Amino acid sequence: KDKKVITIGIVRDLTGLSERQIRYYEERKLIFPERSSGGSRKYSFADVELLVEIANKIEDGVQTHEIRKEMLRAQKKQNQNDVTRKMIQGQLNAQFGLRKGPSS
Amino acid sequence: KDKKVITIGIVRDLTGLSERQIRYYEERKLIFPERSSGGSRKYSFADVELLVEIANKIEDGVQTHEIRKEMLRAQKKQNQNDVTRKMIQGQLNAQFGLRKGPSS
DNA sequence: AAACAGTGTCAGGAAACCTTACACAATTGT
DNA sequence: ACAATTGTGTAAGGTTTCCTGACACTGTTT
Repeated sequence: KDKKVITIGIVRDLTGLSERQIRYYEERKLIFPERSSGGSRKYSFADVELLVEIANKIEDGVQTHEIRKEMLRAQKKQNQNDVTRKMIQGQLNAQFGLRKGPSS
Repeated sequence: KDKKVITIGIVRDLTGLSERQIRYYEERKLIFPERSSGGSRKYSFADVELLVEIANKIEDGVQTHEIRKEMLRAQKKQNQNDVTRKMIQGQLNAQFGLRKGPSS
């Protein structure tokens, strides 16, 4: 689902957006395709879904600038969650976890 | 998962097969990509997995001809299951199902 | 021995993709 | 009011990717 395997033409067909729009949203740092060795963009299904969300917001008059801020906020929250989870995991390991060496 | 959105170059990278091989297996009717309006092949993730299975069998010395027969057998069984399910569904509908018209 | 299977490789051509640039209406900022 | 920015279309010129068809070659099957 996160593997980047879809070319821009297919993304165009899947989303109904123009290639111009898709590239522009990348320029505005809303989406981050990978590149083939030759330079062609490659997107994931998650990217396609994100693009649809972006397109909806833009239709609602939200600017790419605002959308980017929203995304950063959302991602920050996500990172915070990750950190929290890892800290808790670390605590659990410290209390009850197995050592790395053989526990003979 | 069954949406045909992957081009042959990506499939090559994902499977490690050569494009020649991928096209040949299609010629032998083991795989059925869709085509873009311009004629480019488009594969699904399911296709990619199937290709890997095919490649494994061929490495084991099984011929495409045999692989095709296996696939037909497997698919026949699947179809039979589908038919059975539909028949049972039909029976249930006949016994207890709603009519098509308004059930006033 | 003849036919077939599986794969590599090459050639010529078409489709798909890339970047850059100009244009232009609509919106935003000063 | 005016300048700057946003979002999108479109065109040119160039590179990458994909297509089909053909020839070659090594094994395997008939």
